[in-house]
Amino acid sequence: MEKHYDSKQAEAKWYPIWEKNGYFHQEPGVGEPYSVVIPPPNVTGILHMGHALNQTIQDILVRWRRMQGKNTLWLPGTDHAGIATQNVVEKALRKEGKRRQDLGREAFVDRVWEWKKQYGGTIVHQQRMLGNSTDWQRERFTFDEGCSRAVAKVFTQLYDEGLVYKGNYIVNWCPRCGTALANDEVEHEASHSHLWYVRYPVVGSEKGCAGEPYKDYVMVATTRPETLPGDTAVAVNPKDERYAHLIGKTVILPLTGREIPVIADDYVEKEFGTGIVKITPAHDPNDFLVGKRHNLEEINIMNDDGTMNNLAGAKYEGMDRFKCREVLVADLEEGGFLDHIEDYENQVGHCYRCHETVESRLSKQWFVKMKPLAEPAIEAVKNGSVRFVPERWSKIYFNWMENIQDWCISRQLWWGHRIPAYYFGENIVVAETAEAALEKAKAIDPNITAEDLKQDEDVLDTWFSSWLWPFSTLGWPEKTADLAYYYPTADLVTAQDIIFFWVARMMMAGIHFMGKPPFKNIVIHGIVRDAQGRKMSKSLGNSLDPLELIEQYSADALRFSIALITSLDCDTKVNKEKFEIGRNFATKIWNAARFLESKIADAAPAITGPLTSDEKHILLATDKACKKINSLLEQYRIQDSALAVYDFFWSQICDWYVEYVKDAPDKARAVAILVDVFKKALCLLHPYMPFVTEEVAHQLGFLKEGETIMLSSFPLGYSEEEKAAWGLDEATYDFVNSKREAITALRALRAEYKVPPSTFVKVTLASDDGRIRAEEESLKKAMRAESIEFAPAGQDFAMPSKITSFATVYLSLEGLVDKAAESKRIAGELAKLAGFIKASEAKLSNENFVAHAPEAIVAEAKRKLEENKEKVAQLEKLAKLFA
RNA sequence: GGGCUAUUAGCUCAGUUGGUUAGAGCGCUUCCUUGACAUGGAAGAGGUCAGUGGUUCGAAUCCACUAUAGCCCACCA
Repeated sequence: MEKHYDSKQAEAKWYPIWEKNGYFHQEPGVGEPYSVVIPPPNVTGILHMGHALNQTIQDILVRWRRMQGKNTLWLPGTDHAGIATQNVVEKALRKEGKRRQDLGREAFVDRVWEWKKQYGGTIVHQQRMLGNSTDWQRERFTFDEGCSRAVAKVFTQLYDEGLVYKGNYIVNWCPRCGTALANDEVEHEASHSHLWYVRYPVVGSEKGCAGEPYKDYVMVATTRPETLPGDTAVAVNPKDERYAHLIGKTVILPLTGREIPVIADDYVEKEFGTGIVKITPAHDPNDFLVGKRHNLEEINIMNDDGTMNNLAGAKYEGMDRFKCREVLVADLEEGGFLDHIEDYENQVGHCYRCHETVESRLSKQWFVKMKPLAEPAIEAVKNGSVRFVPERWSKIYFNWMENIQDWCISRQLWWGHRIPAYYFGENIVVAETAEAALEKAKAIDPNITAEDLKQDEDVLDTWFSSWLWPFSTLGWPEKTADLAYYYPTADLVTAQDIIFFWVARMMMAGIHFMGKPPFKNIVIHGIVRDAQGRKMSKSLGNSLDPLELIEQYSADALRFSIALITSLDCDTKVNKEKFEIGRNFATKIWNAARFLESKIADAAPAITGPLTSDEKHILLATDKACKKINSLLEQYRIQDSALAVYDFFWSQICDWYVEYVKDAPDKARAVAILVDVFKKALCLLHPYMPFVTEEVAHQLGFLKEGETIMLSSFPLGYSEEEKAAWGLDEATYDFVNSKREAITALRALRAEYKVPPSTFVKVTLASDDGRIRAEEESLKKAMRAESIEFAPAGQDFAMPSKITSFATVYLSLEGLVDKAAESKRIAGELAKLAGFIKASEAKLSNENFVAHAPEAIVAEAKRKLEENKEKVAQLEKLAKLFA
């Protein structure tokens, strides 16, 4: 093996082999299925730390399950991401000086497809760099033919069931671009504005004197006086005692003379303005909702280009909205309705493209009725057939599902699944295909031809295809073998921020269309943040680029570090240094393998004969590690499992057993054991660090060409027969741990008394455990002892000592020691011990403690107390020596 | 405003149903390079577990309040 591990070479070599040999692919049918669908990244996306985290967790689970022998499918794919993708292509067009309208719909959509062919593979390529074991033969796209068929079928079915309907909705509208904007396309900016205080006379009130023309009025504060002609109510808070008497009364809308009601709604803030709000349902999203609740008329007073229409009143018709504001305010003042004006700073939405002030506009949109879909989805989590991990996320899920609103699914875009609704005259037909629509239309009017049918111009929300992902990707609506075998999927791994958008909706779609929830476990992990705790984002420039990290530290390093620092319970702060852990670990594995390589020729063909305690210990430690790691992964405790495998490899194998092998009494057997343990360790490590484990397994000759560690079985530990044959038992395991304590104690003594490791020392061990004498040779080596004296426990020697749970270790000092410094140190130790002793004596004299605490706890406390007392005795003796 | 969460060593975080003298990694201090590995080894310093009160024989752990921070949703006419 080379002295240095070349991660790049290994990664470049193994991934294509895995993919080409079809190790990521399995056919449905045989064995127990384990399937996962990837949260599809946007096709426009590039790999960021969030993906790296999300996909590392999935790949660990998937590789582990595959090694367990499950029939495993991890299905990859991308999302067509309506707005994002359309924007990217429009931006490119703008560089050519064109708008999408110049191309026309069909040509534009062709152009986007072209873009997708050329650039859409970026993230898919980058995912391979991570080592994802996704089945690329089954890669899908939310806008491919099959997924599109599923979308059309779902829309049609929901329409037929009465769960899809068309209704009014407020959208963000850019009057200059003439298009609707999604919420994230609206940029909010603070702007200097005013609050206009306007008097709305109560019906029946009389004219007063000058300056206060009506005696009885309500005062309304508004930032949008020009929308006044569209008001259909005035609202107060139901708990607002000041205005309780007004509720149910009628007021006169200034300038129009129209009478509108005073209503009560929680939406109104008592403290803001006057506590009275004008309600303009057609021109404000909140007012729209209030209007829905109170059945108010929606009066649209504006044209699409931002000018006023005839409903605004003859005088204002045709006027630009801002011009209208000036004129209308002047008219209010003239009519005595304007009380006063205050300066006010508010957030105003602007079009992200042309920076025009965005208008809220009433429009017809398609909706899905969510309540009937939500109920069974709530039930599925309540009754435990679907489980959130960690469990607390179910609270958030319930909170949203129980207050669910209808879902507006139409979008005024060109890139996306066009709504399969067709219009002719006053009629609407909804069908999966244009042909089917024509059939349905002919049933209504036999003379209808294809040309008479006009398809809806809008497309569906991107999530309308994503919510079908777990079954549309498996072939639905066809009855495929994949669908029958791999649905429902096992685990869904995703971040908390799309529980509503995606997870909840998949639950509803899966139950509604497949009759079963789409997955059994929903694993929610945190979000990756930077060192300051900020969300990583392009605009902040604080993102770590996973590809750069792979370049610098290797994919294995990235994966392992992510696994180690990832907590399912909270967000993860990362900085570059964290990835050194993974890099160093890969190096450690490589170097340990090199050591083994140099000894492997000495290995005995089998592990036979009476094993030493150290050999028994490593075999049992391996057994324990296998069981622990399996169990932790079963519980989705990725971080703990990574720590366990790290600790097992580094502390158990490298720090202790490899050192033991160097001086083992029966080298052939010791190496044979190391080989066996190493094989298991590589398998345990493989889900976390696929490349280095594959490379090492081949370098060491554990696998032949054409074989892969990917398909080795994940170790479960040793069988009872093996354990019996080797004489593995807990007592020996504990004994070796105790022995190590003694070795550590001796090292500490050396450090304290500044005895260099190269110096051979005289050691005395006081213990009543007979097994210790049998270990003399190995102890001498481990302690670098010139000689070891054995003495019964409790015997005192005037030498520096450390007490362990198993023996008292004495170090004979032949050199000189700084007596004053030692006296001081001992005094410090004694003070500390006195505190412990006092505390534990108090505890043990407490009858309640002795009565209630478990026996083992009490016994341990007693033992500890005795030990501390003994330590004090030793130290006092030593203090005299140094006095 | 509604919902949720966090606060433990200088830093990032563990701490599984309440129970030994609260742990890990990084960083820091001291020592150690003739071969598996200095991307290493050995030893060590460092915490009144945010605060206050309560439940309990016993609280980092359970409850209440306070302070601070963060997330999601809704956002002020």
